[in-house]
Amino acid sequence: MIDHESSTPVYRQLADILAARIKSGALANGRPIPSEVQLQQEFGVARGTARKAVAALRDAGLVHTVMGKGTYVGPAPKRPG
Amino acid sequence: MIDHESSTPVYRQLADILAARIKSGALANGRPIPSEVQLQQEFGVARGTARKAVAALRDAGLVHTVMGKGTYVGPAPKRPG
DNA sequence: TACCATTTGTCCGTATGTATG
DNA sequence: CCATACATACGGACAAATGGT
Repeated sequence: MIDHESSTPVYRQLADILAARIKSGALANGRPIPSEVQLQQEFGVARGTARKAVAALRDAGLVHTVMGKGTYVGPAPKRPG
Repeated sequence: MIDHESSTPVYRQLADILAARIKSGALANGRPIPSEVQLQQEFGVARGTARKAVAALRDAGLVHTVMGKGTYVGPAPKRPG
């Protein structure tokens, strides 16, 4: 899980965990990843840290975010389908 | 259209679009503007967002609303008839 | 009278975006 | 990095008002 004593930032640890779940297929393409609130509960981090982890995944092109709905595995589709 | 990536809120973008249509005369005085359902279909926003845009126009004095009927360009007449 | 479709009004829950300390 | 607060947005459900059948 998360090691708060590690020199690796917590948000980076969480981003790596989620990236691994995506690569393994545990989080399938097109499916939503856990919400920020769920992440903060599951991993015991603040919401701001969960957001930063998700932002890292987004910058890496692994997920896309829709405000008011959630964050989904894969790139954003042009057509809402 | 609506830019969900913009820093300007969606409801504000929609309000500006409708205000421009009013100023240009595309939506003439006394005529109804599109219903909330039509707005959410045409612009791909939630009804709550469409409502907030219309409320902004109402606060600006550009339109007036009649429950059960619709929202019309211009101020509310004191006595309809 | 009773429906029925349309439209606005309200409330709820959930999720992301931003800002401050 | 945590905690809090508020803004913005989506989605659903139901109530109230209007006008027509």
